[in-house]
Amino acid sequence: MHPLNPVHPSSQHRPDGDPAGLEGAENGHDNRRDIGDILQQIMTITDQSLDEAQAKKHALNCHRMKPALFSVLCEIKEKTGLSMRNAQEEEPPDPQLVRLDNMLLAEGVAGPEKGGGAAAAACSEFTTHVMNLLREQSRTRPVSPREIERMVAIIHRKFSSIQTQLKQSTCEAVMILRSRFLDARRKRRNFSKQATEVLNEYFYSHLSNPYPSEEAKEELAKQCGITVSQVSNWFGNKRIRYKKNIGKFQEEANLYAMKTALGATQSEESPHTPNSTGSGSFSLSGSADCFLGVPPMNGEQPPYHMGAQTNGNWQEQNTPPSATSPGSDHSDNSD
DNA sequence: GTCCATGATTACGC
DNA sequence: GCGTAATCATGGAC
Repeated sequence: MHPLNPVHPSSQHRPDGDPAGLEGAENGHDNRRDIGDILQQIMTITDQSLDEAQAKKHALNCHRMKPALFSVLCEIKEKTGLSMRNAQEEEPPDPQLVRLDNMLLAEGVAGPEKGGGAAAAACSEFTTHVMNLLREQSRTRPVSPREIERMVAIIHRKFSSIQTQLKQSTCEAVMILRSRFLDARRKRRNFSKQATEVLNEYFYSHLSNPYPSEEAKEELAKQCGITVSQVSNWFGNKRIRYKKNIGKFQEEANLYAMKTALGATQSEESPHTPNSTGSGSFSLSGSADCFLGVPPMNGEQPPYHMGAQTNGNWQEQNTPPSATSPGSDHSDNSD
């Protein structure tokens, strides 16, 4: 079968190669029949092979009725489906998008210099590509300039939607990270029993001057498996809490006095025997106050008050003691 | 769920 | 920068 001579019976009467048989048609009846033929050919074009379809397309493009039919189809398109989308155009800025923008801007993860320009460029590039495609297609199918405009609007809306989704995801990720950061900052884990013992041992054996030097802090941190800052925090808390409620800590002080005394006795008998605290050799207490114990609130003598020193002025003064505090010959600096 | 102990943070003074 | 004092926030015992 000739590619331009489809199954339509009317074409069988025109073996001259005129695809729709419109050449020479002079009356309205013939015109209507010609248009009918053209439409019939368009309808059946998908049934043809690729070669047949290409040939028919070319023939239709060259048809003298094509411009008229083309403009009519454009008009019909304008008036029907696409016109329904008019209401969706010119949308106001989405308030949620504005909020997301503001948040990302505040977090320093958005802004024109951080990808906003690239996104706009990508959108523009894609739009240009689609417009070129449509212009290309407009030679073979009715594509009006207005339709191109609408397509551009659709692309912009889609890009905007994707941008919103990405911004939302980024905001969520930022919130999660922020929350994790704050959690980590606030997370509190009790020190190990052994670490607390080491710290307490130092504290009570230096009760007249419980201000470890930097070296002592580093040594304590190493022994306890914590940071120097944590050692400083611990001593800060301990001093203030001890001072606030000496009576409450008396028992604890006596306990550590006993331990220290026991450790000292054992080391005298066997210098290589670890002390009873289980904290291993604790060289830092070598110059300790040995042992102060705690002045009982009722005036009684503590059971293990081994030193002649007082409990140190640090408990009475609000200012940190200097290296010349009472019993400074036992100060931490000697460590 | 409540209470207490405790590590961390913050504001302030020196 | 260090220490104090107050406070926050959490862990753990009950």
